[in-house]
Amino acid sequence: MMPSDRRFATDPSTVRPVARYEQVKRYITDRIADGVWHEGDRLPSEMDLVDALGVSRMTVNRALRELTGEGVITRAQGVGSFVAPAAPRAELLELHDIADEITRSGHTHRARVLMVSSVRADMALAAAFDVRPGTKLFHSVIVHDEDETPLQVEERYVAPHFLPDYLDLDLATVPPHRHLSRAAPAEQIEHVIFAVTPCERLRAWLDLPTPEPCLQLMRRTWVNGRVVMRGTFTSPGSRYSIGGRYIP
Amino acid sequence: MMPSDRRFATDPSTVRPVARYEQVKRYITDRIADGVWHEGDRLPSEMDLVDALGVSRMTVNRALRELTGEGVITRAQGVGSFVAPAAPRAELLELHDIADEITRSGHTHRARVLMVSSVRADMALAAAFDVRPGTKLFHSVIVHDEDETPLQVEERYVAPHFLPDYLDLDLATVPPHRHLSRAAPAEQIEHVIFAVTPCERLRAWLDLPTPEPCLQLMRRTWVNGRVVMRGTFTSPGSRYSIGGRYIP
DNA sequence: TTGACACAGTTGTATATACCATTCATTGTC
DNA sequence: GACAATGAATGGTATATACAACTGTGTCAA
Repeated sequence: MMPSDRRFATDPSTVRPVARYEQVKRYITDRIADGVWHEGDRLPSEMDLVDALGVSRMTVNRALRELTGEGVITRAQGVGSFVAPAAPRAELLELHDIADEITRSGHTHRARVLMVSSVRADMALAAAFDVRPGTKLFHSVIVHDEDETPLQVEERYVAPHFLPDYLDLDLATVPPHRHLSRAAPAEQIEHVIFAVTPCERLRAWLDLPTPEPCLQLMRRTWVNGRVVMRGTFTSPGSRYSIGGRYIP
Repeated sequence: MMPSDRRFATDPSTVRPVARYEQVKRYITDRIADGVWHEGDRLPSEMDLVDALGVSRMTVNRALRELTGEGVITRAQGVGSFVAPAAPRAELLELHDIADEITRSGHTHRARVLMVSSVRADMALAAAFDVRPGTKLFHSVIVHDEDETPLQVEERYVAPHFLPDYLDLDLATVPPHRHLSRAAPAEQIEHVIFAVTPCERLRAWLDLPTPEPCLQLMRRTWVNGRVVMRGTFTSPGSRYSIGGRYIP
């Protein structure tokens, strides 16, 4: 058989790091992102994709099914698959971009990257990531200033398999969460909010002369059922609050 | 073949409204909900489930894969499948019923009504309600105990025109929010979360010997475009956190 | 014209099979 | 005792096949 027309032909001599259904998903999302297929457009049928990409229908089906779950496409039995309308995701907490928050309120924002390193998970981290203690994790600490005053310490741990080049990124200009959501959309997000007395380290970073109650938001995000990021966002209670308004 | 031992055997004479992989998912989640399998417990292997349920491995695999994406279980190649840690219960921006939360986590709850009175709005209150200072408002303070330990102080101001008989209600048995939502559903809700050092009054109510960071949730609800309630919920940071998990 | 019907095309699900990757316990070797 | 090799168990993926369910269209007959 001539495999030349097969897009994703198996080649035993090379590694196959990415699953084929992932490649099919990428094939679809790339064409949507590039504007080849527009919102509402009809996608090729499963059989068309089977012929075009040289994979089995079950593989195409899985790719399209997952894209449906991610809201990228919609499907209708007996009709076809279509590019879903680009719905802005209503985020529960608009805390994603502290830089935005600061600049939008008329202040100047500055991000200072204090640490970027690779660490070994202790017991607590291992529990948070559901891995064994000692597992390698990436670690970063960024302080966000509002008009030269520290407003928030952003401390993140990232699973290396999820973002292997995390240590090489320029986190000062492009915030971590943008890298993370580019790599893959989170399928599950957990928020927990605490009130804490900051440890010495945090007090120094936040430039707090006296121990002051701090708001601490811990966020974990899941991809493929595995925790890929744990972020701890700490702000002095006197300078920051978390708020939201919604209509039931 | 004898289908008697097959759990989900096909029967052409009956409708099959639910897909088999959904039945398998249900089988798993039911056993977790019923406490047959606990957090961290190992699930039967895919092959075990194949034998037990009489479905193919691909069907079991799809069920377990989707449960992984939903955060119900975690899986590890070469090891097995396990019940995932439970997500924090309270939804971040939902109305949470502190009594429910306490009893559902296996503790005993008690509500102590400390104050119920009519007051005049000061500047801050007037601003919160968007009324003139001096306007009459109803005021209540309730302490919620978890196993005899104060867990939260609930302080509310209610617009009299909204609940004229607020002062006569039995707030110890029927919590205020139930009266409020019965009167009319909120059309808009605002939440703001602070970290504060409790004032003397709050420290006494919460039985805090030393000043400790406290989580403070302020909620305002609107009906017919007017603020009808402002609630302040204060909990010691060491005893309480606000959390939620959601799937985008 | 209208309704009934058949049919092709599409997605949804189920199965058997196969092979790969990872993990862990066991066994053997030095 | 330490280390390496082996193998079983488990999950991860890919495929071919089959049938079911649904939709839209076209055809045919009354």
